[in-house]
Amino acid sequence: MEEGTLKSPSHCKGTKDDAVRQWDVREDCEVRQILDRVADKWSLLVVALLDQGSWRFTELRREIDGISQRMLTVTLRNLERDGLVRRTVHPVVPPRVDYELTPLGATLHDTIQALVRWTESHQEEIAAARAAYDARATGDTP
Amino acid sequence: MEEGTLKSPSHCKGTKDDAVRQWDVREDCEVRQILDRVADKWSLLVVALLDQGSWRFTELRREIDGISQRMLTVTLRNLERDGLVRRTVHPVVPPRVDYELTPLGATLHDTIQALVRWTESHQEEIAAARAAYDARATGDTP
DNA sequence: CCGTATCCTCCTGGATACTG
DNA sequence: CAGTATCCAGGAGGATACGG
Repeated sequence: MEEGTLKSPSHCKGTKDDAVRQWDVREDCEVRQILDRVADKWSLLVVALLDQGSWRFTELRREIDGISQRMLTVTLRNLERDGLVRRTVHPVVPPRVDYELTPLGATLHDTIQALVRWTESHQEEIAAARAAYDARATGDTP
Repeated sequence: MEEGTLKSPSHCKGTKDDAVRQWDVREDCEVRQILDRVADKWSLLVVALLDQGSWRFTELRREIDGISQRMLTVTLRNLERDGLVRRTVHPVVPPRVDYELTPLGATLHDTIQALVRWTESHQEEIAAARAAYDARATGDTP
């Protein structure tokens, strides 16, 4: 509603000398807004799943362990609003609603898959790092 | 249920019960845990910045618009614990602490940059989709 | 079956003040 | 400067019940 007042150039003045940053990190910038949406815990999972064809609401709910009905609805609405997911209501009874990625959403999927794959392939290193950190913390700071 | 009624993607098997997923989405699985950490709003920003060399605490704080001292501390601690960020304390007065990516953290950076670049290059499409959705919602549901 | 609405809890995360 | 500690408001998010 109240946007339009501030428009930020993609290159910004940096406090660290001149232009060290390659992108805008201001709180009100577009990228930050979208990043917050896309980097959302549930959004990530939903998009990752939706690549595998069309899903019904209840299927998604069953599949995503731990998500509540409310959060799935909210997440899907947000993704739909951002043009990443298409919602199709079939006028049958009982009602049937299908969700699938839009072409725009499909382009995001590659990036998310990269994130998931990174996580999978580095989970042991991270687990080891955590264990080492915890051991250091408990044994070192009496 | 019945395998025939569900449209299945070419590379997927018929039932969605558990064979369709290519990765584990259980709440207690490693990938979910790490994903939640990595997909965190502040972590993403910190990692993206840290690629550009070594940063001091206050520099990061100034740079990341809107982050509080507490959240920066917490975020850096988590990243350090996961082995993504190295924290170096210089025994001088006034104290000086530098943060930089570990080799492991550097491998994550590519993925995060991909996410940031995706966001940048699609922000107009998303803004348009949002505007369309909002217009539809306000004009359609009295 | 697919939601919306309501309530209520809990945890995130900001503000502030204090140490080394 | 670089934290830690404490307090507290607000929103995320779960549980439940009901409507289409």
